[in-house]
Amino acid sequence: MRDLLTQHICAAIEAAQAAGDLPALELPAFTLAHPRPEMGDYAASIAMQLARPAKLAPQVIAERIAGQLRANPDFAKIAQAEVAGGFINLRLLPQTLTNVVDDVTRAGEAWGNIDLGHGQKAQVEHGSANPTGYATIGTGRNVITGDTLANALQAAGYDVHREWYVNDAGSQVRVFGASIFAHYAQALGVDEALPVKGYAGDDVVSIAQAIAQKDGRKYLDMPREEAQRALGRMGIDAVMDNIRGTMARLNIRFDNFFSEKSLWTSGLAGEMIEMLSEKGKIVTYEGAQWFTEDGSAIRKGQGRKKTDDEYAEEETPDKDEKGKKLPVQAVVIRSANVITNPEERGTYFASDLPYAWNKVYLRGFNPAIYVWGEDHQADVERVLAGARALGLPDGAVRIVIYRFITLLRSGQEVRMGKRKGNAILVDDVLDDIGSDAFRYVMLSRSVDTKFAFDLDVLKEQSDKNPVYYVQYGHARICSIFARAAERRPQDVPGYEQSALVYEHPSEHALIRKLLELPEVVELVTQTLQPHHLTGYAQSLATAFSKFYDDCPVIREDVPADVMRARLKLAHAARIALAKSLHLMGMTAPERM
RNA sequence: GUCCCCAUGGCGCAGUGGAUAGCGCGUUUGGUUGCGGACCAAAAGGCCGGAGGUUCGAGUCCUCCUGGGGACACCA
Repeated sequence: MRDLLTQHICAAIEAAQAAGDLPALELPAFTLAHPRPEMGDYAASIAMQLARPAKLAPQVIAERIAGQLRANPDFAKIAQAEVAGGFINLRLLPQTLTNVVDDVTRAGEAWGNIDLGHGQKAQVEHGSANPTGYATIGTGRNVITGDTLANALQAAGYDVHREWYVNDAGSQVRVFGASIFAHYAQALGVDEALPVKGYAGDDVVSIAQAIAQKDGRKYLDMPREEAQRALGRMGIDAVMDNIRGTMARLNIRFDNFFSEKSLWTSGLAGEMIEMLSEKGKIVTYEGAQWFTEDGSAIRKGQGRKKTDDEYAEEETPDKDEKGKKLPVQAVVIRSANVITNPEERGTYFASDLPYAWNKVYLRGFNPAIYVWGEDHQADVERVLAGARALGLPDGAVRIVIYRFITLLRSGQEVRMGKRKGNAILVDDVLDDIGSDAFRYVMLSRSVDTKFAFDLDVLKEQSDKNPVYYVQYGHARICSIFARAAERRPQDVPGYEQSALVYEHPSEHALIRKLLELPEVVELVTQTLQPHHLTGYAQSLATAFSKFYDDCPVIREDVPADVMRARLKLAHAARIALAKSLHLMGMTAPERM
């Protein structure tokens, strides 16, 4: 509807130009806003934008555009145009609103879908936590954000692929294997120290114990390295199995689990480095191989751990004398004197390059969306630089950074850590408040907002979670239909065909909310901010509740034709509520 | 030192450069002879951290400042 009205306005401007009422000007891009209800349903501020270039008063321009709109029979059939100040306010006619209800009921679950993607392949890669422990609420925020974005993209007409990147390469995996080995040995009564920076969480311990129980002392008799490697692999499998189960509880499925290791075993990582090398973007420095965005020599002082004080003392290493940002440089292959094992010398960035290539070039995903925690914010620049260096199209790689969740312990915020074993697991939260409430909590804040997680408070407040308000609206509508069939079965048939024009303000308000669903899908797809959905669902539920209060549907004194019209509207509201909930990955219950 | 994010009613947060800044929770007061009260209505509560700037128009964009969080490894 919004797009249709925008087109009408564009046509009106062209008509005014053709008539000589407006000078021929390039039109700036503009969208219609939702003004306060008493002003109208949509508002265009285009006249004010045109005032200066057209050298005319906004009011005059607005009047001329509005005049053309009114003269267009296609427009006059659906809406009225009024000029207020420099604004052109559009108000849909009751008949237009009434027709929307038909559109919604005809579309069913497809209501809200738009064709922004034209079937283009898109990918959302999310989750992707190190497979060294069960899913924590940090992972929870990641997957709920990613899954909801994927749902929105799908509704926006993209062919969406959901992927989890398994970090099964690198030294962390070895530390994890050694940790499992230690816990395993301890479970069998053998004194074995946990490695430095080893994993001490309950999840890791229980995996090791399960192996001990099943396989006995088998791995104690093997060479230690081999045992640790084997246990590491088994540990990763066990963790991923558990995570898959957790994802299922969250109503999240993945199309693929992509192995980081495969980028190396397939040789793609090597090819990428070779390709960049030919372009002069890989250089050797102090025994390591570096990516350098513009082929410039590696700046000294990089690649060394620093304290905040050392950074403070440093002479602005990221900028040159003129304050211009220096090109990206990052290690791809570590030197032998840092990491002895050749298999572990590739950095994360060395995997990021072939992975981006694989996603965009080999598999054709555009956009390929990455959902990352803020600990990766510094990697954004280098991955984008890498994608450019590889010649991938602009905008194909899009990275969403979400802020961390902190834990509240006796009023103090604490950073979670898998290694520290102080993380709250998604499974535990689901046991307490369930998937729908958890998803709603996670989705209700913008990805740019960090929040402190207090499980006790959450449990206490879970019955006030807004998701129930939305679901309650849905359940009430289902109840109306059940009662209608019982009480006035003779009046139910034919509600789909009702042609009564809606008159009540609460009916109109509800229909306007139905019209917003496709707009919200577009907004989420463009901003990659899924929290807009929660706000919409809430306001939709409010509009329904008001309608419910103001407009009895099946009460005895309601005439049959009014009842049928309101049943149809209630049905349309149910469709939109269910669609909103489904986009957010939640259930739409018929009873609560 | 450099970069990123945040600062909006008591609390938690929305707010595609547009008109009188909203929502939830909390507080106060009302409402239904009941289609599910997990509801609805009304009230109180705001110098949108500060100072400049761009613009016809700034909570929103730019610069600087203050306060808070995070990042800046051959770590993962």
